[in-house]
Amino acid sequence: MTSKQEFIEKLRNSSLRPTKQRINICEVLFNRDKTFHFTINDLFNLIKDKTGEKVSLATVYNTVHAFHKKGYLKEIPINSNQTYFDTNVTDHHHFFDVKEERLIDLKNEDVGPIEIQKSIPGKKIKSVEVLVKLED
Amino acid sequence: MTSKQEFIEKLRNSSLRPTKQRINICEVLFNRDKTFHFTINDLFNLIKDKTGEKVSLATVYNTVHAFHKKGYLKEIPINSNQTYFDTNVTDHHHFFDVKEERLIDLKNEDVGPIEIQKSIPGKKIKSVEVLVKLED
DNA sequence: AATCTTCTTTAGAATAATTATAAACAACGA
DNA sequence: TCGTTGTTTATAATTATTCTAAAGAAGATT
Ligand SMILES: [Mn+2]
Ligand SMILES: [Mn+2]
Ligand SMILES: [Zn+2]
Ligand SMILES: [Zn+2]
Repeated sequence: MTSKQEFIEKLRNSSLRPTKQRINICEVLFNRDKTFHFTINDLFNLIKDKTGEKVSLATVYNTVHAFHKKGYLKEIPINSNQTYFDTNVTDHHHFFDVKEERLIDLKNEDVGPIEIQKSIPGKKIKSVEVLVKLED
Repeated sequence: MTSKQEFIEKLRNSSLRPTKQRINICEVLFNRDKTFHFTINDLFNLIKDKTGEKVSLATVYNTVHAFHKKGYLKEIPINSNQTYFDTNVTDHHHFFDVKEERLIDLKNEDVGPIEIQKSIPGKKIKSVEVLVKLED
């Protein structure tokens, strides 16, 4: 149970003003036991459900991108009509259940280390992500 | 240099009528030395450039999806506003140069075998893709 | 070859996710 | 409290993709 005060401090330390909307979004995103995966629309609905207060869709987009830029959210590469985000910002991989449109974390030990033996001059590796698509 | 006649046969064998448009698209996609990566819009422009004939955008979408369904094209999972396709339909992985928005093939030996040690009841693995994002 | 059926192409409309706009509002610092 | 700056919001704009339905082309049947 993270307290509202902690979110306020964390927002301030990130040069983000602690508005009611952002605090509510923090509650939904970070005040939970396990990390989770979501789309903007998932989050938009969760905010209403969990806090009783409505936040505009534009603000949800703005805030998610602000948090993403600060490194508090991770974007997951899938081919989907919607972008998926993850509150687990550590390096890790995913199952994607195509039918249920659901992401599932893979622990690094479930995949093993991935050594990329090729390099491109002038470029460096930013991330290495494994996506395992699941079907029935 | 694949001949037009080969495309016609391949289309017929796939229960796809060999129309002028589809043959042109085949020329652009498959009559080349190396496999390549493209978006619908890339392809749309390439058709005009390479064949001199215009194919409607709707047909490009239709044909790409038809070829994808037949297994002649692969869809690459990236977070991008556009969907990327690949004429290399073998199992392989990618670099993605975020700045230049460019996909580069990784040979399987550049990545090594990936063993997924976790399974989800009732689901089986459809694909395993590694995406390595590059930055400057 | 003429006819019929089915598939394909096409322009344009519709959809849907995301981003931009700009006015009202709220947080902050002085 | 006041002025400044950052934020929220409704709404419009943008953009990739899909849908629609009419016209056209391919293949099959005579
Ligand atoms: Mn995850
Ligand atoms: Mn490739
Ligand atoms: Zn983002
Ligand atoms: Zn497809």
